Amino acid sequence: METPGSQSSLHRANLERVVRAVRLAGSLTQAEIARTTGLSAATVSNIVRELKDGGTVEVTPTSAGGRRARSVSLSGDAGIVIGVDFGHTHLRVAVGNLAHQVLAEESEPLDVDASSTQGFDRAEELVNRLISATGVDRSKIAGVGLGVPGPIDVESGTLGSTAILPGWTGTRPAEELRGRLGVPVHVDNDANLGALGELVWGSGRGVRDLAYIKVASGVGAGLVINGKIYRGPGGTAGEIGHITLDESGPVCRCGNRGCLETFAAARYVLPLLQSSHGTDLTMEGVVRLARDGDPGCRRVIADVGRHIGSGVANLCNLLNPSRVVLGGDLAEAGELVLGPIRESVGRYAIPSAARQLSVLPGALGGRAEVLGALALALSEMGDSTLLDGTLTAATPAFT
Amino acid sequence: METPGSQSSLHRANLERVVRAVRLAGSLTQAEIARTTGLSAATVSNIVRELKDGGTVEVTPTSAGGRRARSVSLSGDAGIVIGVDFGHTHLRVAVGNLAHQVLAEESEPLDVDASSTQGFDRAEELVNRLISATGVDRSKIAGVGLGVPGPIDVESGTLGSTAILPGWTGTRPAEELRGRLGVPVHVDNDANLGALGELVWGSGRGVRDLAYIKVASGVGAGLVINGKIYRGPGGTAGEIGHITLDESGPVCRCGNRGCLETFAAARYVLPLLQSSHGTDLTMEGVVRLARDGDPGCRRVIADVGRHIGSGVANLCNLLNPSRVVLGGDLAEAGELVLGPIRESVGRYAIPSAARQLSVLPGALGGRAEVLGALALALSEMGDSTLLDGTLTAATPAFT
DNA sequence: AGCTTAGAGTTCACTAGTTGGACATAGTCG
DNA sequence: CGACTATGTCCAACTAGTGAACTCTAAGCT
Repeated sequence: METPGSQSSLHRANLERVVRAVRLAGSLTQAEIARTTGLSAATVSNIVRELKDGGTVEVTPTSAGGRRARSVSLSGDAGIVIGVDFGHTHLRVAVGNLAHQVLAEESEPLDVDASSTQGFDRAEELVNRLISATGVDRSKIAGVGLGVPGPIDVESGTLGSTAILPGWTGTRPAEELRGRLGVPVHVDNDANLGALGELVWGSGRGVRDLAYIKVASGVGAGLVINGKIYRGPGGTAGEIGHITLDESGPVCRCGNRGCLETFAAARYVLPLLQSSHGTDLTMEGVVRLARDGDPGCRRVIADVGRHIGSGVANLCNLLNPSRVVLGGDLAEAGELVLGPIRESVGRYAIPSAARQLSVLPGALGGRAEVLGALALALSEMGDSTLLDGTLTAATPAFT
Repeated sequence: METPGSQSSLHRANLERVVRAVRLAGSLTQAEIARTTGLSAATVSNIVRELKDGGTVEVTPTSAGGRRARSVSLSGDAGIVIGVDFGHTHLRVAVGNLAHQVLAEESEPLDVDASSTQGFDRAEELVNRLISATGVDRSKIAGVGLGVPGPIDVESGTLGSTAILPGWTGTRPAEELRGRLGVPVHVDNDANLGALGELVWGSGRGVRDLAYIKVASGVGAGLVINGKIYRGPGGTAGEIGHITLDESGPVCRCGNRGCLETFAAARYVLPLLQSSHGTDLTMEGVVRLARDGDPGCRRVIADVGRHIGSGVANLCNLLNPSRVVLGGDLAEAGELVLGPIRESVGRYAIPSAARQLSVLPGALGGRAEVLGALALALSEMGDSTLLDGTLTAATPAFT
């Protein structure tokens, strides 16, 4: 059973192969499964029977040219996964099934000053609400992915000290949620999950190497290398916000000077506009004004873009990803920010690396992180098909 | 046979499992193989017989507590691999066997202005000489790894335009060598191979994420991520030499200003010392003088270190590798350059990323690239054990 | 309508391959 | 010298995949 190298392990691998093929195609007849997996028709016949008996798969008759074929598809209620994303101002939950379909999704505001207990209470509540809304049995939950807006040690599950949500430092969100929901919970930080979300279902589809750059109150990046989230041995990879652009630039909250963040993050950029545009401006507001033509806001956004571009150029020289996806509030600015980024990359990156780079806005907007959390849950439960990801049917959001 | 998911594929996997176990341990009895692989004793018995008949493995009696055990080890002449490294001033060849032992190694000077044909002639000659010196049959060559000092498109095998060896641009070295030796040849650039060499047999042992930085006439890096060389989709990853340190710095050969290379590479640094130390100074000479106490040279090396450190800090923030290995001539300077690098990293990298980084000099010196080429040949022939690398016995170099 | 055809799925006997258990082997220890 | 013990081998049982023969069923043709 447990021994690798035995027939039963081979059998298991073949089961997975079939499930994978079915999931990728949505639905397949047995003959098609045999062709795509390379297994013989007889084997497929056995495996499909086994999967059907186990409830993982549904079989419906189809008409074809010859004998009535049986269309095999993943049964919708074989299991569900849940994605939970804590932002600094919101809480977002999505429920999906094993066929990579989003069944329900909802978000609600979250008070920055809320205690972690309150936060988890709200999350638990929302999860329960969505589950009952979809009418799926609770026992079908296969796993939960959880995103938190701060550095988290994935091994120990402990939230780092610079968390954006004050008072959450040192908590262990995954354990907390597992305690409440009674199912395995996997955490990661929001930038990594955003990267995963865009990779599987957004602007990163079809690519194996991607950097997701999220500009909000800070600047962070999630890296996908060879189709997998890359966290680095210490879990701190992707800190693009703190690469040095100007050794004698402004002092950053990290203690250094001239970090990218000091030229691009909301907390440093918004003050530039306060004297002319008032003090309670948000990044969202700046983007809106810029789109409406406000020259000051346009200038600020262009400058931010240029600086991000310098950072991306460094990233590009070092890693040579094929795609950079811009997320966060700033992505809404579209070409106003992407243009300067591309220009800067073109100037500072070596040509051969820049040539194959495409810089795109995220396709999922604020949903990237929850969907990434879903993807995390799927991948942690052994779903190896995510890379070829197809989010077959995004369902009407509830709220 | 070819179908994945069949019993024969399982058998093949089990064969590999056994070979792997034996290689890692050097030699094992069948009972030990059974324990480490998790296969049953009966299976191991069959597999060992098969391997012995095939000549991959040798069996010698050992005394033990009970029945006389049979010690299984890879037969030395099961196959050999060859590493070839073209430097800008030298040609280096190594011959190794499948048990990860270096059987012979030799290097000779290579004229920078030599035509590519001359170069390949010399390489062929040297390979033949080493093979006959080791007395192994030519038919046992399982593969060749080839290193070239310039950007090479690993897919097409074509050498890029900025090659350091003039006149080699556009040649396809792997094909050239395959034509002469009649065996599969795999190319990569020297930085990547250096990284691989140090990873498997040098300062990178036991680590999964490493950056090998080679400072010579230019500055390049080879990246190992998750135990594999990372080339990036375009094959240009690791261009640390051209990340921007100072937007208004000196003009670099790449067309930008203030690239790391302009502060660290021999071609830019040596001129600084020409007025005081004469015009035919080499990097090697500078290092020697610095070690002897020459203050000017010390200062220059320290400055170079500081700048490299800035680059490494960026690398560290983005990738968070657990180890950075310094190679090339400059590495000989030891603490004179490593100290400033570490200091700079400490200053410019975010603390959590810098904390787990160790910056080490390469352990293999100029051999890193050839040994990396050996490792490349081994890995390309399906040797998946390299990560746990053990260079069991380095043999007396010939020359 | 009846016949043919062709693709789909199933059954079955066969084969490859692993495994547990029985067994032979050969050394040490008392 | 006998008991003990760990090793390797053999064999029968078992697991799982496969080709070939077979059954089904819809569509196309006469």
